[in-house]
Amino acid sequence: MARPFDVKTIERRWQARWRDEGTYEVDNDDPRERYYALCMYPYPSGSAHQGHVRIYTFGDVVVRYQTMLGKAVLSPFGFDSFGLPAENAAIKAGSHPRLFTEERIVELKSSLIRLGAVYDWRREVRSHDPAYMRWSQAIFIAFYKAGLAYRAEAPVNWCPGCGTVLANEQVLADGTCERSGDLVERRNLEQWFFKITDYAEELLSGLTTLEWPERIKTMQRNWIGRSEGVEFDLAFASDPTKALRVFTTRPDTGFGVTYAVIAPEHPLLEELTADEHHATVRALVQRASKESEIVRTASSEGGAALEKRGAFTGSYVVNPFSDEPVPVYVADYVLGTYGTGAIMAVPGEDERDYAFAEVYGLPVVRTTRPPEDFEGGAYSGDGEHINSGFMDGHEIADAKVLATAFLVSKANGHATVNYRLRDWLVSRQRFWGCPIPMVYCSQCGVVPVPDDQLPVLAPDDVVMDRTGQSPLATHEAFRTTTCPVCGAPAQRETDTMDTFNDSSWYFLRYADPWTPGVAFDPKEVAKWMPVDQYVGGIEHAILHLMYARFYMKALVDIDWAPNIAREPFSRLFSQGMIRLSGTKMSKSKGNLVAPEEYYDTVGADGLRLFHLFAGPPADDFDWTDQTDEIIDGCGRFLDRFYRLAQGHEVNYHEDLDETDVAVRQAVHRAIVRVTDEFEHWSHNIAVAAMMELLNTVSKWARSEHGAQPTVLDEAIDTMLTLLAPMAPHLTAEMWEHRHPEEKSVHQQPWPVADPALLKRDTVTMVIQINGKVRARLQVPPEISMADATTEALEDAVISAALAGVTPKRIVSRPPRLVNIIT
RNA sequence: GGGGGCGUAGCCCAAUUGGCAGAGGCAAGGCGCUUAAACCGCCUCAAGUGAGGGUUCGAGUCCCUUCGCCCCUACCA
Repeated sequence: MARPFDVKTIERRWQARWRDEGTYEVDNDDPRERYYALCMYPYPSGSAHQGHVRIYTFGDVVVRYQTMLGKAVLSPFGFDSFGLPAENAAIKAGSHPRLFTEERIVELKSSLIRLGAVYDWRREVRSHDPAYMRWSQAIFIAFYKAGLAYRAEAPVNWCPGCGTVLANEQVLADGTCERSGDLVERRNLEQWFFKITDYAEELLSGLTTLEWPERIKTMQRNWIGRSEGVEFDLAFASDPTKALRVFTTRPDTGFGVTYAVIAPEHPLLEELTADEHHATVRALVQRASKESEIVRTASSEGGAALEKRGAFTGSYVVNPFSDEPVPVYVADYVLGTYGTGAIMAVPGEDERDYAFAEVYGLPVVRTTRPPEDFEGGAYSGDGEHINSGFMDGHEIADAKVLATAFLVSKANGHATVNYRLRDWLVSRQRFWGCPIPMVYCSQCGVVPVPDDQLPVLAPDDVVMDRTGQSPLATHEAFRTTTCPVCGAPAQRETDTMDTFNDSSWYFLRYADPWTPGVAFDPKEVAKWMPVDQYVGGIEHAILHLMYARFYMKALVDIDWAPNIAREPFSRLFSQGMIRLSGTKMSKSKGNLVAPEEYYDTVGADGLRLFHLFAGPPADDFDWTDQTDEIIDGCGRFLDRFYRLAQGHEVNYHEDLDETDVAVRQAVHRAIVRVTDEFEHWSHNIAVAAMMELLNTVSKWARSEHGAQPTVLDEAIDTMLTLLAPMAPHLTAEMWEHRHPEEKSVHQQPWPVADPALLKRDTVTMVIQINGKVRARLQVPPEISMADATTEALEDAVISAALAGVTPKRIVSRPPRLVNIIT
């Protein structure tokens, strides 16, 4: 591609200048209005791919645009540098994950610099930096001391491929590991948890205050899964002093309870199991205990399989509504970790209960009258209650109130709320993560590592095999220590933290990585938080964004973070994915298109423009055979603009005339359009508006009549400022040529449109007869309804078409149209 | 099974939020420039909005039905 300028030289030159002059470094005492622009920090996987280019281009446009608006923009960067891929790669290569990771960081950083993305690199954060780990660990200890971290034995998802436990969030719907694809097993292990469930209600209610995509808020709401209901006792038929406690969201269906179900891991199961049923119950419990929750709750199995999934215990409990005894079953479709781990089963109104009842021949009692035409088993819709004693005739809402009161008085009941959200399992049995800073002493129990001994760092000579235990546990010198309290021999915790911990507070560290003795100074953090604009991928809709919200709230509550923002990210934008023939473009799929090849042809500016132009930023983009041609087109646009600015084939005239005014109007309308589209994340239209403007200006300037020089200068300078956030190198270069004595285009104020030039003298008004366009009139934009009607009727074409017919009705919508109905 | 999104020229996408279906780009074709080609410049081409129905003076936009594709989620009592 022959270009009118040397793209490589220009881009490298400006990148060096931004770095050397610290153009986008910003201090915490900057007097300007503050703006915190943040892109999710990447896992360093090597050179940037198009997905990186896309997100960091959007982010960079925000930074440069907000800067031109006169704000002090905090634009930090860092690397989420702990994680499995580095560890696996190191195992394979026989090297150390640190070496591997740091090489990848150098690669990624250099390709982002070549993209022209600008950051305050003084604030760079790397998860694996001991200076950062020290505080990740201090936060862990602070959470522990605040009662937010606890250790418990729990059934966990164990991935045999990764040799570690996984969070529920890392297990796919089919029960396989999201990373290795192996079938996840269930194991009971002692693990560390964070009490994110303490914040369930706030994590839910806080969503309403956030300017986030509705889709992501919905996903978080579903993940939290709030249900209102009643907890109450089902007394043992054999012994009324004992009871099975259950939770239901449908207490109103109580008269339809024909059996109860208890989870395989429920503590009362043993007691409820009659001797002759022990064998079948034990078999079921054993089978369930091996499967992950995800597999257990996978719904695809039919009736035949259900038979293996439940068993009668031989015991009965009493339905408090009917006072009838009902059988107690154990079944794996009831989870020990939700609600009370036991349910009242209502096959008439619950599909799962119905399916189970069918298999086991249990009775079905309807308590809600289904519609006449209802066919099928369970009916969960609203309707008049039947077979329900004191609730008969009431609909669900009323009946729930009555049933709740009944259970409160009769069955030790109380209204309660349950959440699907579970506490966050943070232990990982891997090497390349932040060690959990705890010591186990046989005398003193669990003891946090003292502050002056942080960070706890892993030694370098650890064998990272896959024996299924933590690599650190195999390192004797690391594992054995002395108790910080009593000095007796003790053992270190050898698990590391889930890497989502690192990404849950990095944005706070960015705001103040400098104050000694603290993770960050709340006073400094208060100057920037909350983040004004967060940009990142949809894949983090639940995990990272939920955990970071939890950390923020918890850090405020332990007085580490300022009590000004309990929500870390005010606005969130989630860009679409790049796909290649329908699948996500990713390194693991090996279908990357490297940006480097474009840096030498259309340049970073051309590639950036393409990503902005390619389609709505929120939508996925399909990379196809045609994509290179679109990218070339973006490069051509820059070339045309450059030539115009050089005066190539431009003609001139002296005196201002109406063609010049028309161009000025186009320029000022473009200011409004580009500004609006930036605000609404419609960069594709902003670029289109710039292309349109260039077409207009270019045609005018290259016509025989030519351009008025002052107007042409205004047009080109305005276009340079509007384009500056999108194509920062070339615009900076061109601006410097035109205004060598002035500050860089990136330090120019964002242009403001002159209202007088936005005003149109006339607009086209459409005259329709019965909805068909018959005439177009030029009218003043402020024309009244009456005048619009009059002008329409007086139009020659219209009056001829009407031919004396009196209109039935005239719809006048000035200045857009008049519709005459005959 | 539940939730969400998207179907507009050959392709990617706009459409003042209910008011003339076309802003921009790609591709294709033509002309000019050129010894020729590339580049460059100018011009042209094309859909009635997946299908059907409804509301309305008026529907790409709102409602219902239906088809196709994509994403998320999945026994949470």
